[in-house]
Amino acid sequence: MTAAQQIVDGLNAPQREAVEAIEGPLLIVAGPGSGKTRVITHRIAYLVRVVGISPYRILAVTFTNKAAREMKERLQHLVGERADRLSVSTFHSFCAGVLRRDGKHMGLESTFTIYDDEDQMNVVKQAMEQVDLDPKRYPPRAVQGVISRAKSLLMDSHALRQGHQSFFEERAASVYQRYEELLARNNGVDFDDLLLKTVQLFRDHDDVLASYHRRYIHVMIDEFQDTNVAQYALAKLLAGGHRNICVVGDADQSIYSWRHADIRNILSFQKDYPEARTVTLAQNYRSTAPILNAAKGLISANRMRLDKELWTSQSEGHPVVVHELYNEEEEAQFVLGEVDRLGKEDGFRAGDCAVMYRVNAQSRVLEEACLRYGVKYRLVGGVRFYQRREVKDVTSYLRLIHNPDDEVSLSRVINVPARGIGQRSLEEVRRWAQGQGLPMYQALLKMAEGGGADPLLSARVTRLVSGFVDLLLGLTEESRRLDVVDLIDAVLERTGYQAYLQHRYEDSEERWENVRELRNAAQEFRELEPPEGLGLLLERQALVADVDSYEESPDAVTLITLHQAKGLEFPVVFMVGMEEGLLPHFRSRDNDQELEEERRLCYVGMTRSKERLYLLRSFRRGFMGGNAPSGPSRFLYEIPRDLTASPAPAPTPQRSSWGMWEPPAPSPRPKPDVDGLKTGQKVRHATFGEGIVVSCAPSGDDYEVTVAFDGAGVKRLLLSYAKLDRLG
DNA sequence: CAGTGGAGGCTTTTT
DNA sequence: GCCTCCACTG
Repeated sequence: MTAAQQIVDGLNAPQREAVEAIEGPLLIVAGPGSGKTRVITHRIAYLVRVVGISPYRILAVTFTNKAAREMKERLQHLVGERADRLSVSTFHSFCAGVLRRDGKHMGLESTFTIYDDEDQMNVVKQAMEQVDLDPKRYPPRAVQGVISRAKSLLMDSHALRQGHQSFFEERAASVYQRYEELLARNNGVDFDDLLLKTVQLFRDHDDVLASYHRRYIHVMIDEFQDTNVAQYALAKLLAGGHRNICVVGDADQSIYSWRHADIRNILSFQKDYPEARTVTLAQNYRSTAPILNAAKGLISANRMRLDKELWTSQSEGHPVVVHELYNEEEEAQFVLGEVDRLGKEDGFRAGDCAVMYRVNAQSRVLEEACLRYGVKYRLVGGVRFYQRREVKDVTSYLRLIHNPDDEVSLSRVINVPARGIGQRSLEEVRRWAQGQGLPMYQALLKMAEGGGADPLLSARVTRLVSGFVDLLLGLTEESRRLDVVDLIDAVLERTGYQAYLQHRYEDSEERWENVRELRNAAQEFRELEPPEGLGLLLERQALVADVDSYEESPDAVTLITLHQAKGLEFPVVFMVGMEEGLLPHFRSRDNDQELEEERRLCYVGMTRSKERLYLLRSFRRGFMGGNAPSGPSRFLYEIPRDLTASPAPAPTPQRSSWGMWEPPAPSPRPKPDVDGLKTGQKVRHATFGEGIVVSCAPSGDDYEVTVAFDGAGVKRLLLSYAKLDRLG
C-alpha cells in the first residue's frame, strides 16, 4: 500500500476530501463526533508523507494545551519522529514564542512576565486609583472586561476612546491607557496582549512577518468557531503569502462568545477567501441515533444557524432518559443509583460515566453523594494549581528574579512571609521611588545602599526594605548558577516559606504539598542553563492551566462543567440541573443571542454521550442560600418526545465495598391541609392522570403539592403550574 | 501591622 | 451557602 493509501484508508468520502485538499484555503465544518481530529492529523500526515512538505513548515494552532498534546501524540504515530519538527501549539504559546524572539520591536524584553487574571486585576485596580475612578461605582472586574474585549477586537486605548459605546467604556478607556503604561513599565503582558501585540508586531514589521511566511507554508486552525477577532487576524496574517489556510470548526459548538469568540469569523473567512473550499463532516461516529437526533432536535430550535444534516449508522440505542427529582440531593442520589445499576446490569464502569452541570456550585452536592456512597470521582476544574496562593507566592519570587521590572510580583512578595512591610510602608516606598523617578526595583536598590540616609524615608522602612533587598540580591546572584529546581529550594529556604505556611494556615500540609508539586514540575527544566530553565518554567506556569491532569481512572465518575466537557466523550452522560435559570442560565434569559449560546451549550453536553444520556432536573433547588422551586428547562421541550423515556423505578444506590454508606436523610415532608387541598383528596392532572394528594405545603408565594398518581407514581407539583382538578 | 468578622457578591473560564 | 474583600481592632 502506498503512503497515500495508508493515510486515507478508513476515511469516509468527505474526510478524505478534506485530507486531500491541500492547496489553498479550506473550511472544514465538523459536526460533533465526526472525526475532526482524525482529519486534521491525517491531513498533516498527508502533507508530510505524500506531498513531501517538510514538517518544519507546518503550523497547527489549537486552543488548549490538551488538544495540542493529543494532536502531537497522534501525529507521532502517523509520521514518526518527524512529528517533532511540526509546530503544534496553542495560540497563546505560539504568540509568546514570537514575542520572546521579536518583542523588542514592541518594547518588550525577552524576560517579560505573562500576567494572569489575578495579576491583571491588581494592575487594573492600581490604574483605576491613578486615574481616580471609584471602584465602588466602577467594578474593576467590569473595567477589566471592557479592556479585555477591546484588546480582543484589536483596539488600543485610543481606539476605545474614539469608539466607545457607553459612558462606562469611555471611563474604562482612560483606565486602559494607564493600565498599558503600567504593564509596559513592568515589562509585562496580559493574555490578550499576547495576541494583540503579535498582531501589531506582524502588521508594523514586514520583515518579522516575512520571516514567518518563509517558514510556514501551511497553517491550520482548530476550533475555529472559538477564535476572536485578534486570533482571526493573526491566522490571516500568517496565511498572507501562501493562502494555505485550513480552519476547522462547528458554529453549533460555539460556547465562548462571552470570552469574545466571534462566530462571524466563519463568515469573514468565506469573504476573505472566496476561493475557499468547504467540506462538511456530517457523519457522527460517536452517538447512537436517539442521542444524536435528540441533540439535533434541540439545536434546530436555534434560529441563527445553518443546518448540517448530521447522521449516524448506529440506528439502535437507548432512548434519552428525562427525569425529574425532588431536590438536588435526590438528583445526585439518582445519578449514583444509575451508575451502580449500569455497572451491574450493562457492564459500564464508573469511569465511563460523566456528570455535567452548568455551574461549578452544582458539583458540591454530587461530590458529597459520591463520598456518601463510596464512589470514586474525578472533579475537573475547580481552583487551578498554578493559581493557588502558595504556588503563586513562590512563582512571584521566581518571576521577580527573572524580570526585576515586575512590580506586580514585587508588591506581592515584599511582605510574604510577613516582614513588617505592610500597605503603608509599600506606599511610602512607591511614592519615594516615584519622587526619585526610578522604577521600584532600582529605587529599592538605591534605598538599601543609602542605608537610611534619606530624610524622606523612615528609618524603619529603610531597615526592613534593606533586608528584603539583600534577600533578593542573594537569590538573583544564586539564580545565575543554580538550576531552576535548586533555585526554588533556595527561595524556599531563604524566605523560610515552609515555616510561614505552618504558622499561617491550618491546612499548611496541603499547601506545602502544592509547593512541592511546583518543584516537581520544575524538574523538567532542570537540565537547562540557568536563565533558560527559569524562563521556560515561568512560561509553562503562565500558559498551562493545570499540571498534567491526573490519570483517567476506570472506576472514577467524572464531574465536569458543560464548558469543560467540550471535546470530550463518555459512554454515559448525566446532565443535571436541566432547569430554567440554570440551563439556560438566568443571566442569559433576556438576550436571544445568549439564549442560543445556552442552547449550544446544552447541545455540546448531549453530544458528548456515546450510548446513554440522562437529562435530569430537580423540582426544588437550593440557590444562593435560599431554596426555591425551579421549572423544567425549555430545552427539554425542544427534544422530540419519541426519543425520550422515563426511567425505570428510581433505584437506591448500593453501598460499594470500600464505601461508608449511610442512608440518605429523609426529604422534609410538607404539612397537609392547605388551600383546600387535603390529604386524601382525589385530583386529576393533565399529564399524570388521576391521583391522591399526599401532602400540601406552602412554598414561597405558592403551594407545593405531593400527589400519588395512579399511573405516574408520586409527583411533587407546584400548585400554580400544575392545574389540578379536584375530583369527587 | 496582622489577624479576624461582617457585608456583599455571585455563570461559564480553552489561555 | 460559601467565598472574597475590606474595615476594624488588638
